[in-house]
Amino acid sequence: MTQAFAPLKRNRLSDQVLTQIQERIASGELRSGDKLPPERELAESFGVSRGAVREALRSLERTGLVSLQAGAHGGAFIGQGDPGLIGDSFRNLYQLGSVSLDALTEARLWLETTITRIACARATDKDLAALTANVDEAERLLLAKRYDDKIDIHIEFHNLLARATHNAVMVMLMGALMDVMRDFAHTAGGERHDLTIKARRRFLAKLGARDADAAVAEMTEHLESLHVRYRDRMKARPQR
Amino acid sequence: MTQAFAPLKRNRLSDQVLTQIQERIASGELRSGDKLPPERELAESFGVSRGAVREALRSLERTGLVSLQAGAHGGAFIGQGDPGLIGDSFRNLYQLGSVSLDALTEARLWLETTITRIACARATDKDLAALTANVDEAERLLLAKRYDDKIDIHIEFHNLLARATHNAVMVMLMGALMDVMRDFAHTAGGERHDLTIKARRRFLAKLGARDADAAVAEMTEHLESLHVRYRDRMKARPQR
DNA sequence: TGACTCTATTGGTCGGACCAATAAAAATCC
DNA sequence: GGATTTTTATTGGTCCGACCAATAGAGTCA
Repeated sequence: MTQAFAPLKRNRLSDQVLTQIQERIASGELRSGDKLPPERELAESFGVSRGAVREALRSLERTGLVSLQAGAHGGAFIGQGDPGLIGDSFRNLYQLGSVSLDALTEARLWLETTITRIACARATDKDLAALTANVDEAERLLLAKRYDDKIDIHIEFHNLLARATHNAVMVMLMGALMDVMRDFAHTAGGERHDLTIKARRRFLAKLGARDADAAVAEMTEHLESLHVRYRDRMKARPQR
Repeated sequence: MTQAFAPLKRNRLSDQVLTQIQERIASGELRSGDKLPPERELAESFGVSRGAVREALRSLERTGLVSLQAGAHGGAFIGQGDPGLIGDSFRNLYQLGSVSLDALTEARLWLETTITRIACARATDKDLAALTANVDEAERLLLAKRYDDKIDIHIEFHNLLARATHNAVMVMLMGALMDVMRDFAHTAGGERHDLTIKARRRFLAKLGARDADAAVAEMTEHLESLHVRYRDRMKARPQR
């Protein structure tokens, strides 16, 4: 059968510049902290205009691969990547309609279940202390009626829990999903009751006792009620 | 205590253009398929040069938010995002040393465990058929001694399994991790034995029987041996 | 010595020109 | 009249050359 040929993107010069620099990073030739030649030199050695080089550099900057700084000893420095981009990608995919709220919250529930189990096994006293401090802070904000400020603290709870797995990738994955969740939470508005706080204290007790099944049960129950709430609220404010 | 202030990025005009367009997308004012005014018009209405607008548009293009096409009725069209960017982000973070191989494979193991459990409950006959076909194809390539071609088929197995969860976000998360794994696999080279294939047939049998615990056990065993193998190989070729 | 100024380097922006791709409109041919 | 070819207007892609803005180091002066 006739195969569907590759889309065959136009060969933009700026893309070729971008690709070549990317390859040097991938091959390890360019490493974090290294400095690229000035734009004018790059333009000359690539045999293209400065504008083309700039477009490439700006694209690289956007993906956290390089950071540009002006000035005498400035230039384009190889960066360390940007974990936040993962969350940005999801947010974009959601905003543009490529993923649904249901899929997001479902995946988040599964991920959080896993995280809870791992955290149960690995959380240190320091982790538990950080989680407790987070709930205390949330309670303080609730009493101060700063409901919207409370949202970010509540979100941070999940990131702290992910951190208790002591796995950087898991922290990033959870962080990405929570980035999107943050939008929902702010749209829905901050809760005015202390049910979440009470649930979290119960959860932390289970976690401290290393009772994974009980902790997961507590978490699941809370998240599922939250899912229903978000779904109702977002349905009331269609964004498309 | 004195808070660490925000890094305070310079206010580049091209960034402001980028931000404004992004905001219109986030607010829902610009939706997938819409067309932006031509660069020249944008430049005029923003009161900046065409170059500044171009840089912004190229950045947006890189993140899949818009796609640019030349020609009479061309222009900048709002896209649908690019799921591949999540994988790219991880690859960059790994290449730049912000995440370790251990963290990646560990997270991957956890994710895959979850996926196996969900797939056990949700996989349709069609999903199972696709997985079986994938293993058949791998076996065919093995017999043909096309070991390197086999790698991509083996990678695809995991993506197919993720697809069996019928959750788009899970597919993306798994796809992102497998993007990075693909690099490892190609560096390590294709296996010349059929242990993986046999293990997969056993796995599929468990999956078809909806025996989640057995399927997870099979998967875990396989992945852990793989992890050891990658770690040894990558240690032999330090990339930094 | 110390604070200030100058200067060279490098990213950021501009404007205007031309090329390349593309689709609609116009002209041409059968 | 209809199909085909040519023209043309629109729009992204590139280039050039100039100037501005930030910055670190050298040089200067009290």
